[in-house]
Amino acid sequence: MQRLDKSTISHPVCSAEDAPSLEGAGGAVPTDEECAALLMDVVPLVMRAVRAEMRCRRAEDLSVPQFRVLAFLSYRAGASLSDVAEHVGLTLPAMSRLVDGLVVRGLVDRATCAADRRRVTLALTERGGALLASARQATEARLAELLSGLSPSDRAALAVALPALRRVFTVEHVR
Amino acid sequence: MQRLDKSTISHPVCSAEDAPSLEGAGGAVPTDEECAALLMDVVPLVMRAVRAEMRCRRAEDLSVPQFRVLAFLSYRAGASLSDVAEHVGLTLPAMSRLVDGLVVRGLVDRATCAADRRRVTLALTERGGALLASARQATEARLAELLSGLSPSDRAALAVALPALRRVFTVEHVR
DNA sequence: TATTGTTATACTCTATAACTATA
DNA sequence: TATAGTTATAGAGTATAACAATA
Repeated sequence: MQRLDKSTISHPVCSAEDAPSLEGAGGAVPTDEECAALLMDVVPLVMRAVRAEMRCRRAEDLSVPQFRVLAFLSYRAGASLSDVAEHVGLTLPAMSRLVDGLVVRGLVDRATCAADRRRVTLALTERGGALLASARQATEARLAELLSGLSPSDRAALAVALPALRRVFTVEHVR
Repeated sequence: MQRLDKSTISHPVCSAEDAPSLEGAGGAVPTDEECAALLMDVVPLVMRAVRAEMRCRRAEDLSVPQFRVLAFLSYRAGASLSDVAEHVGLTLPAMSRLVDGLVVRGLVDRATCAADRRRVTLALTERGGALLASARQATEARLAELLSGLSPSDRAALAVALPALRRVFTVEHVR
């Protein structure tokens, strides 16, 4: 299993206690590659927890992409399908079907745009808004509970690191 | 859309430039809830990039869960199906089917354990090891490229924040 | 009886290709 | 001809429930 020998991380993507970390490295600033390996290790782990939390509120649960669509529409009412697909990062057909499901569930209104009849106009219904709010609150609360194990300096590091990741991974940049 | 009014983040989970961030908040240490909102915002974004990268090497691509299974087996050869499911965070049936695919593709060997014939013993094949190494390297390189936009202090924050998240979101803790 | 896995079934997610309607 | 969406099709990811084999 030939790894990049310049890296101090020998087994990324395994979240277990066995995976070595950078923390013993004396606080040195890591390379881009080391950060990348850490990302591959940690991000799927967090993603799974977020997904599990959104799923486990029976009857009215949301998948992560569904949640993201509702959230986007909450401050971009009237967005087109393409807008939503672009911002959430799905293809148009994938988004079309995802929105189908939300419309059937009464969470989203879909209408033809009068000005350009090719376009579709999407907006949250009242139910959609309420569900979004409750899902957001419940998920945030559960994650906050897990995060309560962090020290203030860990949280401060998160407050720097996460916005930095957002800048770098925003869809327009990645594509 | 009633949000927790204690939060300074009004629209999490939308990765766009429109979403406010904590950075203007004068460097104050964020609350657990603010960190949670940031996580919900940023993590799906990064996840999508990781997934897209692993997918876009045609013919021999890997999904993220597949990748994680191979990585786990690379340092836990002989693990049982339950071991892998536990560490990757899938149910046993889901893992059974996932492993089916890896066995069919010749990436994993599956054998009945002699000592306890209910158990299954999993290990990477040579091809599986090679594919893991190349997927890891390619994905890491692409992510590193994206991360090259970060400042040293951003990377230092990542080196603190990501291992902290790993501690908190490791499967055994989450469940 | 308890444990380990597999099969059956049913969603959602996601992509590509082909098509329709509008501009 | 170009753009916005939908439909068709297909495969992976994921869960629950029911089952089989072994201990």
